[in-house]
Amino acid sequence: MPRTEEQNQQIRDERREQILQAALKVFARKGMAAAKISDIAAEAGLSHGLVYHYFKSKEDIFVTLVKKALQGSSLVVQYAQQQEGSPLQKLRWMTHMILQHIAGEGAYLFLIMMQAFTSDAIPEEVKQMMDDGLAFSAIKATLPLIKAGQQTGEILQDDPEKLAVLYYSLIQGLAISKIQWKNCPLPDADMVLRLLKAKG
Amino acid sequence: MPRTEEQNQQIRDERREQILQAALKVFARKGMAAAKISDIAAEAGLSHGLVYHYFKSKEDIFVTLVKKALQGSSLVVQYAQQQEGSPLQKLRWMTHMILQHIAGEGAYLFLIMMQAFTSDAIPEEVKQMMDDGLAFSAIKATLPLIKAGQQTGEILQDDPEKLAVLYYSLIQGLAISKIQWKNCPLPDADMVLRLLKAKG
DNA sequence: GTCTATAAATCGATAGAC
DNA sequence: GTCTATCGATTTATAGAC
Repeated sequence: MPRTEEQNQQIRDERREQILQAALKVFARKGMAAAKISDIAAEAGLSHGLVYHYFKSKEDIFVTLVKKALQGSSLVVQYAQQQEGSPLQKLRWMTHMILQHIAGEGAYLFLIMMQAFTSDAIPEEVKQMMDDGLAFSAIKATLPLIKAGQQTGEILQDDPEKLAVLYYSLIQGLAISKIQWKNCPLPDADMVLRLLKAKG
Repeated sequence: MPRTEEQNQQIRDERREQILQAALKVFARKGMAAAKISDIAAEAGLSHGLVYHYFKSKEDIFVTLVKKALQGSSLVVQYAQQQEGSPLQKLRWMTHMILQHIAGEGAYLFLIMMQAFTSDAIPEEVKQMMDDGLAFSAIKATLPLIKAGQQTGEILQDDPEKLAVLYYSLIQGLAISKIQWKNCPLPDADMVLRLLKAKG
């Protein structure tokens, strides 16, 4: 007997997610350009033809993943700002969330974003998305927190932009380290925030 | 009248360096896989045929660059250990050197090394080189310094491996940030070392 | 919905003219 | 020493069978 439309829909959703999950790993490990559609298909355990049934192109898959990463990224910053407490406490909360993310599968998403940002091999549409939605939005959203923390004296008196770069560089570097080394020991939030905290 | 052998040799050296310089930029911006030999040729201002006259393959160029990066990297660590002063002073000297490097064209070399480490798209031969020669050697060379610093009380009492990861993550992240943003403000050595220093 | 076979395009690498 | 023309292999993307 034939499948109902609902069952079909469920299968489609599953496959789509399955492909995205596989693509995330492959992209992170090989880079957008080196990743072959057949690699993704193999990782997902299905034929390469089927991948094209669910996504228009390799680029389409990549863009979908970047959007996903952007959403998560901007959400964390948003929540952090709504958190209770001093600027430093908000930063600590955010840092904790990010580190937790990196410890899991989230490190892959960081690498994807980095690739999208660093590499000329990435289409212009995606780069545009980055400028609007993400890392800049994230780093810019952190700036107010840093400045506020400086006013309360919790955070080091120094060029806020320099501090923000320092902070995000460390986060980015940790995500990369996590991927480079199998069981790389990750620090806790306070460890990271030593970079920003005023002596006290 | 014909060129002398010396003149020819000089031309060859120039071209080789010219190609390497161009390849460094292209690889760093596009990644090893996405970088086309024609991109490198264009950046160097000569035909793609000529590139193959000077290098056996694209991989050959990449390997040459990685070796160059490795040499520089291991030299810095070596010099740092020979430096006078306390462990922390040695670390400060090394950090200063690395930051200076990143501020210049050295950031590209960092990206190349990172690619060679992170990406499965890179041939096994190169990966082997990494394990022997480099980042591990660098991070392992830093461990003794950190441990010594802990004994003198200059450095935070915590898992030395965790501290080493923290340190190199930040360095790596800064190199990336430097490439991502045109005029990204870089910190000084003491800023970076706040991560490791004991409260004082 | 899923697979295999195939078309079309791209790019690394070589050969040969100048 | 340098360039242009070309081969061969790989890969994206599609068409059609089941």
